[in-house]
Amino acid sequence: MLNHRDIANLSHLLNAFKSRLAEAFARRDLEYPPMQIKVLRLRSSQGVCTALHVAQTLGRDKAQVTRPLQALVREGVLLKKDHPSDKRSQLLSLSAHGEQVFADMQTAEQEALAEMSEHLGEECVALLSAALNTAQETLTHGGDQ
Amino acid sequence: MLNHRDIANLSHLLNAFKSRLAEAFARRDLEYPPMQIKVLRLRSSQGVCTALHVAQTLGRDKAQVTRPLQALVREGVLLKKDHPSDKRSQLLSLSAHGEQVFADMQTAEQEALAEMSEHLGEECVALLSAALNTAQETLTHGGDQ
DNA sequence: ACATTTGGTTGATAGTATCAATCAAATAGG
DNA sequence: CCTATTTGATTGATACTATCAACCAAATGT
Repeated sequence: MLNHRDIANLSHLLNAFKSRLAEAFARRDLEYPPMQIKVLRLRSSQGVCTALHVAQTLGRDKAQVTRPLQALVREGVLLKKDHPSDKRSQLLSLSAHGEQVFADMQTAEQEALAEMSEHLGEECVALLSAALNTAQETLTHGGDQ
Repeated sequence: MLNHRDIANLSHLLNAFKSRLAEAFARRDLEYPPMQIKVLRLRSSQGVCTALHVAQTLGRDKAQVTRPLQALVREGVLLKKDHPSDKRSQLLSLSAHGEQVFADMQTAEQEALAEMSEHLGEECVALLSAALNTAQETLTHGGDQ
């Protein structure tokens, strides 16, 4: 059975990655709060996409998405265009500046991943990766019975 | 090398546990914010212990510990006693109520761990547990080079 | 046409993180 | 000793996050 220690290790590992990521971001002067980053990355990995779409994919409240989204628009990273067939809705797209920011973000992420991997060592990474994949599949496919 | 997917799996797994834990807490009417829980659990796992001690062990700002600590005292879960040899400092201890709360917390935690383990299956848990242990050891022993 | 649903925003409240400032007790050095 | 610095702890300010409810206008359904 899982024990408290496993969970502690899990969260420690995640924190280690997060702080490396934060450093990589700082090195590139990417000073966006975490939620803005998530929103931006999600938006970028999709084709067309609306606020609701972001909220659903992230599994969060709409209110929780609206605000970071507004900030990104204010900062000129994202643009809102009228939805062609629904006047309530807007399509989100990256501005030129946004494309640049996103590219930097990805580089930073790769950097952080590389650092972590190097630090952990190939073998350990392979173990982890496999275990996490199995777990993930069990969680999603297995459903909640 | 680690990839984004691994990290996503990692955080998904942690979230799955956290939400089960939250449910287990709710079932027992343990309505304490996360930080109070961490502080309380840490305090309980130690012998004598002061606010500073909690902060250092959790690796957080003192300010970040003082407030949840005050809340726990206000709620009658923790007691502050004068430190015998340093009048600036106070020792933290559990009230009778606190002992009960802590016991419930532990039961809830065991419940959540059991649920997760059942859901994941023995094999998967074993894989994960091993991989996480290796990773943890590498992270701590290996140092930061 | 009207009631309901849906995309999205807004407000309120609470928890969390971080940094700087404060304060009194403790200790260190002259 | 008596001041200067350090240390345990609190406070204030600010910003991000989470959550819930209310709200608005466009869209849909009957």
